[in-house]
Amino acid sequence: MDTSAAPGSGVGVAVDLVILTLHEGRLSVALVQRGEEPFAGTWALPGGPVGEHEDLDQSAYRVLENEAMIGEESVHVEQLRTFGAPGRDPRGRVVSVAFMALGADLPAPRRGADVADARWWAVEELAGVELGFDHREVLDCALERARAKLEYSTLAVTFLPAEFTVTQLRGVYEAVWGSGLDAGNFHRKATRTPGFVEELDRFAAPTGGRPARLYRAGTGTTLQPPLLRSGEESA
Amino acid sequence: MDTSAAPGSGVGVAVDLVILTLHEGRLSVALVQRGEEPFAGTWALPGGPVGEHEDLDQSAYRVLENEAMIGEESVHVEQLRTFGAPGRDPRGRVVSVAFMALGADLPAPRRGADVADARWWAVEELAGVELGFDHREVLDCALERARAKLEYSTLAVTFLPAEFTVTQLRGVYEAVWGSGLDAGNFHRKATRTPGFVEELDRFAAPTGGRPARLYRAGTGTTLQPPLLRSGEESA
DNA sequence: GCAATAGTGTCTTTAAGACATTATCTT
DNA sequence: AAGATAATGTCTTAAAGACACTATTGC
Repeated sequence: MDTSAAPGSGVGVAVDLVILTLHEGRLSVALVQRGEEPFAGTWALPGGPVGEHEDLDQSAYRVLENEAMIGEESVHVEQLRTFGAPGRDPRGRVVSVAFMALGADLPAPRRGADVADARWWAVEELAGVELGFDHREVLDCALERARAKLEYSTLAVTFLPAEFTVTQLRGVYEAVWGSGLDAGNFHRKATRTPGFVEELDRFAAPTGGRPARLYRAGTGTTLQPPLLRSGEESA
Repeated sequence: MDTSAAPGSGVGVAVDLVILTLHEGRLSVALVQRGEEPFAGTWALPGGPVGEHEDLDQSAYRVLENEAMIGEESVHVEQLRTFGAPGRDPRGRVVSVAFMALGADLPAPRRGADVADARWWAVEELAGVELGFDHREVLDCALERARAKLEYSTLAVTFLPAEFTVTQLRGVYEAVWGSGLDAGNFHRKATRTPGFVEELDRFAAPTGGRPARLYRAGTGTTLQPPLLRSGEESA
């Protein structure tokens, strides 16, 4: 019922962003190295407090621009989940709304205030690394969401520039899922699913083989039927 | 990065619950009629502030027990999304974490403090009704989630008692989706999808026809391949 | 020519949708 | 027997997976 939610109870509200892109062909996440306690020296997700008169989405976009880098361009932003375990921030009670942002080969994250470093981490090489706060869980939540959404949505195109080839699109799936897909079957699925991609009359510069036709994102948002992951092993 | 999230900024954190059940065969949501301003007299979702030392899930379960009714029994609770538009609560800044709860024919919601009334509303008959706060949007979000999840998960069984018939299970789908499904094809799908239901050796009391075999929930959580909604019109 | 990459075609298998049919109960 | 409800079977069609094949480039 939303009854007077304990105003002044000292609960802080923040956003944390899992910014994913394809960097050098690999699924990568933007992390910042903390310059101050707690977790000084460890890597964590970019984030920050929600402003007094900001909606949550606005906070996410602001962090995306300031704390990290980019304008809204063609970045897809969606809310993931909210994390609020009492002990998740040693400084006090902070409830954090996690967002996922997907974009085509984004610029390198920049170092903001009280940040020692900031860079792309390939998700693979992050396997053993410990992250600050509960950000490992947040990251896993985002990866699961992204992997699932590629199945039934056209979201993969947000990882690519405005014009792309089918092979590039397949590369997105392979990078995010970490598995190989049959080139022929994928081509059929991508080009024959209404609303997924739109054929252009131009071709990419050939790279030692037959030049690939260029496509742009279609108007559809869902893949019906979905494109299921069950392919072969990673090449 | 979760930097000191403006402590003492006066942001309140609350939970709101969309509690769904099958009541008299119809998909229904528990609403409370507000007894005080703002929105006195209008219907809204049950909810309340997050306690100082509570995790968000705990708050949701507490509201489920106190403000509404039930023990945890076999209720499925999952986080939906967080709503934090600056003006959503006229009393001040309140960020609300919305949850969805699904359960088998739950008891009637009880009236808590500062609540004029509390009861089940069939989702259908709620079409024109205005709800308090942004709870219409929250409800729609939950319905969309529930409808989508029935496609690819075994969640439908949480609307049923421990033992049920295939016809009852089909009834869940028809009530949630608002459309009719072919009885024969549904039976095949339900019984032949591994992990969905487990056959028992007992039968339901016949109701003027061949007695229906009883099943219980299987151990699986996902339906592979999914059960897509595209059936006929509502009977 | 050969290697490399892009794209198409074919065959098999899985599973959905549209039914018809059989089974088992109540009255 | 008639009617009701449950369950199975059959046929057609859609679409995935495996993989062979053709097309178009650079060298």
